[in-house]
Amino acid sequence: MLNQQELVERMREWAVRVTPQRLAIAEVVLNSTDHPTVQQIYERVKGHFPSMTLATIYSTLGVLQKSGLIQELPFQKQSRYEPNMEPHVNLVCIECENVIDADTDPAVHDVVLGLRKQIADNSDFEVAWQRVDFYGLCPRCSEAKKRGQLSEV
Amino acid sequence: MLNQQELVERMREWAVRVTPQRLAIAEVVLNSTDHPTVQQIYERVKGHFPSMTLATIYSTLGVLQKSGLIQELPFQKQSRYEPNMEPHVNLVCIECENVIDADTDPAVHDVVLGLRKQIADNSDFEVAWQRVDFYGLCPRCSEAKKRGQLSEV
DNA sequence: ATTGGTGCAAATCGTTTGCATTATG
DNA sequence: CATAATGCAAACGATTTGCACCAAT
Repeated sequence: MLNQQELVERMREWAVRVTPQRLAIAEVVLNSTDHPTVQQIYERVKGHFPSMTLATIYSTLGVLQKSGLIQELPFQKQSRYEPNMEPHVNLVCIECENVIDADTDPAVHDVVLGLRKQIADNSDFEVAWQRVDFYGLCPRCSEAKKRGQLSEV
Repeated sequence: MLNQQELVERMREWAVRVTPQRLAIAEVVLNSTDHPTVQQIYERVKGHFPSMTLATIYSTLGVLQKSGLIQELPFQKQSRYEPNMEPHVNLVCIECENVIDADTDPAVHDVVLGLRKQIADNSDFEVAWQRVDFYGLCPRCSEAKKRGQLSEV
């Protein structure tokens, strides 16, 4: 999505220092589509930085969030991180807990933007960003559940 | 919203036992509009049940959620509880952390329902419920911030 | 040379769990 | 009466914090 050059430029705007660790973490999150958890980010980065700890990852994610590059998505058990700041819909499977962006029909983007405008016009609330999650069963888990029912108990 | 009689009926459908504690907790959450935290629920209930503990509240909230009467809304620091299961938009102030339902223009309900239909028609994902949060500054905090700027550093 | 970042360990705190006692159906 | 719920205390685990050492500017 964002090449390393652009990334460095974006980082210089806000983070006082650009470190290789931060670059690696930013690259992993910004190029992900599965809304990784801190653990997952850790696993994807530790190949390059075996000494890196979770504290550094948490710290960097905080910086990325403040800079507006990513969004923390708190869930029941732990947070996930969203690199797609465009208005969109997340599909959250309540069975396997995977989170994906809803198939990006451009209309969805516009509908969410429209909702946002509607709020802006009808209240004094200043919207900065939004989170739209649809919870349910992904096709895979839905299937599994149906099959499971037949043999249950 | 729901009187005690109806509440008992709803509870009989799912919870094996209807206890006074559960009734009190359910009543507090279902009649709230401020998306209370567990602590807030605790404070609102302990007048009637001084011996009640957080464990009981967590347990009851779990039952209410499984029954489809409420929805847990995880946030960064702690969860809040949403008694409004109708499609709607929450306005979350990033300053004071208050959460309110967006002014209930009926159009908003329909737009969210429309989004939901759009997802249903274009994927095999089975949506069960949704969460739509808009983050930003409430009028009060927005004002405070503007005033604050003038005297800042 | 300064200042902020990383890595490590300890602390925090919301939430969960185990179990004895109590109350519902 | 049988069984599930409550209350209490301990356990858990994600996230945060403090600090010494190291690196970016």
